[in-house]
Amino acid sequence: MDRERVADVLEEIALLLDLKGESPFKSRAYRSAATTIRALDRDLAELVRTGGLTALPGIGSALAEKITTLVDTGSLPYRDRLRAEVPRAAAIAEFLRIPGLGPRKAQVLAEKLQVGSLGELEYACHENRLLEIPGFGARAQEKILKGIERLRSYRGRLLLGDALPLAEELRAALAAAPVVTSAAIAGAVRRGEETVGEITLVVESEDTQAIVAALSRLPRVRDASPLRDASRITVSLDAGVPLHLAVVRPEGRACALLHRTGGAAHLGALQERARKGGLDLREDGLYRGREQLPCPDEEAVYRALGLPFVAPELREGLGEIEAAEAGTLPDLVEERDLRGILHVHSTWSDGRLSIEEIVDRCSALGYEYVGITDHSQSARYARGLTPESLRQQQMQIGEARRGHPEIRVLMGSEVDILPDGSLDYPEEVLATLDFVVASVHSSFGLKEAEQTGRIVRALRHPRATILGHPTGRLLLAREPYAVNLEEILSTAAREGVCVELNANPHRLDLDTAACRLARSLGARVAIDPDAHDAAGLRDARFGVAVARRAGLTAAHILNASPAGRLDEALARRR
DNA sequence: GCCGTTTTCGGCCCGACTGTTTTCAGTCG
Repeated sequence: MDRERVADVLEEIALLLDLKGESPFKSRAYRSAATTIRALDRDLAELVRTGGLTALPGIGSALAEKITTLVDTGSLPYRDRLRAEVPRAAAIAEFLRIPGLGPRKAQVLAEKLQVGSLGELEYACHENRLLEIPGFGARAQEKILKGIERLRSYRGRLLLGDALPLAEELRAALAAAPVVTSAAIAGAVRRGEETVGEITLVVESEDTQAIVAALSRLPRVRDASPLRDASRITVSLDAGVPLHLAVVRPEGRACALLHRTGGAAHLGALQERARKGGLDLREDGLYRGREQLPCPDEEAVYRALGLPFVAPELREGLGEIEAAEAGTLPDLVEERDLRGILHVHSTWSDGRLSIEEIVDRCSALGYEYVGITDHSQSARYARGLTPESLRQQQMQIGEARRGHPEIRVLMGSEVDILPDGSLDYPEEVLATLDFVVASVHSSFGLKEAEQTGRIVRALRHPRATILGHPTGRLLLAREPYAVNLEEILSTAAREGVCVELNANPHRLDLDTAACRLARSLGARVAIDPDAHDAAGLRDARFGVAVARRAGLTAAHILNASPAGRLDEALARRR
């Protein structure tokens, strides 16, 4: 069993223990172990073999034994026993995704209403049956109904952060099959959409049957039997989205990739353009009459249509063809343009890497600088730093600086924007920092005018450098708080504060449209991983995808500035 | 269930908000 699956089981056990009413510290131990396993950047099976599990923080002999059983056998009797002891556990786990429902309330609902699925719970709400349950009222019922509706709209979608690695894994597995000449990622994943409902690959091969056979051997493929015709295969994946395969001959590869990448509006416009030029752009090739024009790659297709290559992230029918025609396509930012990262959490607050580990890894990743930003004092849940612990941390950062002359280590902080719009440290503390990421972590429920006013006030603070995750949304989980984004972005531009494109795949906040707005209003963007572990340090790529979709160039990005120019970029009006 | 200059037991992350209450449990970040 692989790392992710093991972590899922540990989390399931944590929930089952909560539902059984066992010590919350016990379930916390399982949750913490799940997080550790998920964030592992070594091979789990190898770690099990060498007996290194207990060296990991929070994993003792009992957890090591269970993890070993899971890796070796793929199952765990302890988990199965717990499942049998907790009725309706699967339904309760589903209910937990409804905002406002935790394990306690979810369990009460499942038991009192005798419901075993979201659909049944929804029906019970419509019958006003929640009103009879102590602790629930009309508002709770309404909120749950809204939550279920929202969950339904999330169903069958994956975060780009899950879909892209999955697509890469599937692509590599197919490319390694002897009957396959090449395999490429297409579809919404290639366009860098924030969430996707399918994974699409274009595979060059002469043998569709052999591909179906190869697919059926892949662990993530659930059902490889459906076969539509010789050139199209759709199978279901364990991740809950379909995998579409286009099987093509070499001469049809470029046009198939173009078609399967989309988007629909872009493709429609290209076909219209082809038609006007006496051509026919089809999925199997570009034709003049019955003659197929040679197009070895997508560049050649665009060239035949009189256009320069259009990056997949821009193919949304939002003016990119006109820009291509006029020669004004932007020189889109690339991951390698990022010279450093400025939003990283360490073990001083809720991160899992020490300062030394962060600096080591960022140096190995080739970054010129890294900004450490642990939480400020009001963020108690995240063990936010008091002024005194911040001072101690800065001494440790000083040591890391001396040990790593090759990378610049900045002392920052992710400072809470308090409900009144003030920052969570006094001026004399803020003055010791190289930069400040100011973020909202509380009072999400303010009315739009108040929330906007609160953030605007924080932006006017002369110590604010970057506005963290400006809308607070969590993709497929939590809607953004109510804010007037245009007012915030124009204030940021005016005040010289950068706005964050938080690259954590659960956030991607700002989103594509908001990044376009930021660009048009003149606000600079910081692509921040908001990393809490080793894997998180590599999340900037997802932010880069969003930035590219918004047409941003390196010049728009704060952390594309070289180290030597960073002070100037961070300085603002001080 | 983990951990230890608190070391084999007794701690372990906590304050604000919400909706339901009439004194607070549950949820959230």
